[in-house]
Amino acid sequence: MKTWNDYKEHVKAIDPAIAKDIDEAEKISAIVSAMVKQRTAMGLSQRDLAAMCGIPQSSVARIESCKTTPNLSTLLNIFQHLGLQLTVTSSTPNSV
Amino acid sequence: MKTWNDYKEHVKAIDPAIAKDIDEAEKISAIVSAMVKQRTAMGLSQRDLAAMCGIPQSSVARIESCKTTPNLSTLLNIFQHLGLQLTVTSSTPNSV
DNA sequence: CATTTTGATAGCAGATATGCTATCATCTAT
DNA sequence: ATAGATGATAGCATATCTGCTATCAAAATG
Repeated sequence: MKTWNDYKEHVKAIDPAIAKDIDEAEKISAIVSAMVKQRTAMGLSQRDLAAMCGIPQSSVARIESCKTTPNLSTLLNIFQHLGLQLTVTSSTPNSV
Repeated sequence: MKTWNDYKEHVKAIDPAIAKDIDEAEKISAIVSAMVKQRTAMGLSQRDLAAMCGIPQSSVARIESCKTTPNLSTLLNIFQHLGLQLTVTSSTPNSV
């Protein structure tokens, strides 16, 4: 049986343009996943977190379910209240 | 003579709501600064980078000069071509 | 079973970012 | 001096996110 990864690699091999989209979607997904994980770990509902951030629950839900890709400002607001941090890392080692 | 930091701390002490805005602006500024630093380190002009990312130079300029706060998607696109990575870190140590 | 909580979703209006094109001042190099 | 490169900025149309409000199904709780 083929896994999702098999399918994914297949598609990426066929169309590099789509590969780029998939890569980006995966990065966003990873960030959002960390966000959801932290929220639940803190025992917060979407409504709880939303109230803390001063935004509606629908906004949190849309981001968590990947219906929209958040603005950096919105993401930082949420991260702030989750005790999460966004860090810039260099992929290329030793860039001095 | 008062430094900018003195002024900043002063304002933040007076109005916590503004303090939040300042904190966010500083985070965005830090991310953007890292981005500009990497671009120049790679010897790329805004036009070069923009072409690589498939976006207009004006978009790069607007983000670098903080005229707009980028969408996470736009930021990841640029980071991708700069060899930069966005990492989620926990501010609270040992969250297991 | 009844109630509450939770996450997803809808519609709408307003705000903001984006793409595209073009211009401008400044700097650099020939 | 002249031409080219660079970053900032403008206007416009479009796309997208966001806030607000409300509803719904499913799950949890009593």
